[in-house]
Amino acid sequence: MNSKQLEIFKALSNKTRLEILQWLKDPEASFPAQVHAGFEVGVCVGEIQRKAGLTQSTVSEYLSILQRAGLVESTRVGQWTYYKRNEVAFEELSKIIQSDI
Amino acid sequence: MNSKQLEIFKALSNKTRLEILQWLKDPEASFPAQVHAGFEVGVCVGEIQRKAGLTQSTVSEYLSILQRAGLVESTRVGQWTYYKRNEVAFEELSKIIQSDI
DNA sequence: TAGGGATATCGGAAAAAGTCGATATATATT
DNA sequence: AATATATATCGACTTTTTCCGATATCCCTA
Repeated sequence: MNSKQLEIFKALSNKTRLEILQWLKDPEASFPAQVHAGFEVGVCVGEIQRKAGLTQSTVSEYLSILQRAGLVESTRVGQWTYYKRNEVAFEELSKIIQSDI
Repeated sequence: MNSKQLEIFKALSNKTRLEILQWLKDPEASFPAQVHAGFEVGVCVGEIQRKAGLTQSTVSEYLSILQRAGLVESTRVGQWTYYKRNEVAFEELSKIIQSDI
């Protein structure tokens, strides 16, 4: 049994994490403009945290769950960590559901 | 809003439930021949339970979780309940991942 | 209509996930 | 070097999920 798939579905089994993924689909529409970097690199943890309305530690943890599942990737720029979607992972997941699951 | 999606991902967040879905993809290959009905109607709870190696109550519960998520459907025939995959749900899920998530 | 087999439901113990506040670490600025 | 800011990690507590045994329900046949 494929434990990677299981990890992906667990990562998707949370309302806030699903919301974060949707926000990251269109950062311009979902977040205020970023001063220190464009949205190409992603959105910084602080902005995601403000929008989610949960504590910093919880959102940081959620982002690393999404990252371990391969659904997002992060880039450190200075003191900020920017997270963005890994679209390839979603395409693969879509195919997995059509063939594997 | 996306609570149906959440329910689906929760249903998929369990090793045994994922296995059951895969067994149901090819019942002929996964289960012994059924005496009281062909595999078109699905596979009865008892066979799934034996293969899963968990208790009857747990497997019954798992099947109803999958059913509430819309991933399987059941047919009662006499004293048996047969479960089969709802392939439409998987096609829809695949599309949801391409567009919604 | 009684008994037996298949499935569903209930109640609970243990494990996992959710969530927080406190603290550690990394980086930037002065 | 000291301080400030952003993020990550830790420890604890609460909620949810997992999985079981016991029991109820449904349906068949004698």
